[in-house]
Parts: sequence; C-alpha cells; structure tokens
Amino acid sequence: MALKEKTNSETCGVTACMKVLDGKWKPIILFNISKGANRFTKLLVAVEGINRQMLSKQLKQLEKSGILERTTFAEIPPRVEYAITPLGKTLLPVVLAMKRWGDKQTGANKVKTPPKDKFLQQAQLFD
Amino acid sequence: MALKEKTNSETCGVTACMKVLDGKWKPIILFNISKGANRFTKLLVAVEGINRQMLSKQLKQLEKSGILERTTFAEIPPRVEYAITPLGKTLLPVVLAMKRWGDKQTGANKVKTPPKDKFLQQAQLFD
DNA sequence: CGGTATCCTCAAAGATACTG
DNA sequence: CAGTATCTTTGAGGATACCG
Repeated sequence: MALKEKTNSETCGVTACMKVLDGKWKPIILFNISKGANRFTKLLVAVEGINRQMLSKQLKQLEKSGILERTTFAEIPPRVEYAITPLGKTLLPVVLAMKRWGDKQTGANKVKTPPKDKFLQQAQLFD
Repeated sequence: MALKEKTNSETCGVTACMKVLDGKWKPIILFNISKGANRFTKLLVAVEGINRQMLSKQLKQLEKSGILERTTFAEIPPRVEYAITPLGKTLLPVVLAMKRWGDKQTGANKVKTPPKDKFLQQAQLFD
C-alpha cells in the first residue's frame, strides 16, 4: 500500500511501525515464525492464503528491514531457515497485541495458546 | 492490501486485526483521535500527508467497523465529531504498541529526529 | 466546515510457469 | 526444497473540482 516516504513521515512512531509492517502479510508471517514456522514451506502452509512469490517478497522485505535473518544450509535438498532478529523481537508485542485483539473479537482460542512462545509473553501494554 | 475475505482468513486473530486496521492510515488516525483530534479538519492537519477524501474514506471504514462513532451537530457552520467507541478503545493497545515501537526506533522524544529512513539499520537496540 | 464526485496512476497482490 | 520470472488485475491512494 504504498507507504512512500514523505519528508514528514516520521511525525509519529506509528507511521514508522506501519512502514516496517507494511502490507497485508508481514504481521501474520512474523507471528507464525515466532510460533516455530521457520522454513519457507512451513510458512507457506501456516500463512493461509499466501503464495510462493508473495511470501518470498515479504520475507525479503522483512530481511531488509532487519526484522528477519535468513540462513541457508548448503545441503541436498537445500534448507533455509528464518529467524527473528533482536530487532524483530521488539516488534512481537505489536503482533501479539494484534493477535489478542483479533482472537477476542472472533471469540477464537478460548483455550488460549499453549505457551510455547516464551518471548511473546511480554506483550501486555496495559490490559 | 485488499484483505479480501477468504474462508480461512480467520485462522489467526492477527488477520482479523489487520482487516480492521487495513491500509496506510487507520492506526495513525486512531492514534490522533485518541489524542483529541476529534474533528475532520483537526485530523486533516494532525495526520500529515493525508487529504480530504482519503481521510473521509478511512473514517467511513472505521465507522463501519464499529471503531469510530460519528456525531453530527446541525449548526452553522456544521460540526462533526468523531469518537472512539468502546470497541475502538480495545484497539488502542495495538496502536500504542506500534507507537512505542516506532518512537523507540526513531529515537523520538529524544530530540534525535531525522535519520530519514535509516532507522531500519540499527539492528541492536538492546543488549 | 465537512465533506462528494470524478478521474488517474502506480504498486500491491495474484496467477502461472519455470529453476538450481 | 526454496525459490524466480513474467504477466495481469485490482484497488488503495492521490489530484482536482464542486457542494450543502
């Protein structure tokens, strides 16, 4: 969605954040990686509705922003793993806040997600 | 963006939240209303870079989603006020999380203003 | 003051096919 | 397995003008 730079675009931190999370997919991708979907094909399945080249593009953008790190293993078959960088981890509270909101509205996950994701827990800003 | 519905799109709450905050402007609009910019022209100024019909469109979408409430006062000159609904207030933690992240990355509130879009580079912000 | 009504552009999103 | 390469579509975002 364009988010082009404007000389005044750093007026508010919200805009800066929007810039990094720009688009339809990045938050949900980030969320899924944080849940352990750290490989391309895993993400392709986990992020329902996305396709290869869209996933590829989003991952690249996240990499470029310093949110993700990509590691290639020269094996046969080739293996690539994605990891959330320290900077990326600082973004998880935002993603988590989104998830909690969405879950609440849809009435999803009454049973609350199994606490596999340790570093997500720091997400409460204020109730 | 598009965020069209898919039968599986409610897989995760994150998606539901993205749907409501869809686009470039909604979080920053919401933030500004929460800060007291509750009128059209105020928002036009506060949300730098936006124009009339874009603001109008975004406000309508937020209204339709139940995030905002619009009140018209039949005066001369006409007055319209926007308020965040209870549902909308539950969204503020998300917006706030965004703002806090963005402020941190840009070093806002610390006089350190314009490294343009270079805030992406500083990967290590915390030890 | 607080909007609409048009029209246009360009990049995001998607479909399809191919590759190291 | 993990992508690229193209091409097409779609609609968000923007410019300009007008209105109750």
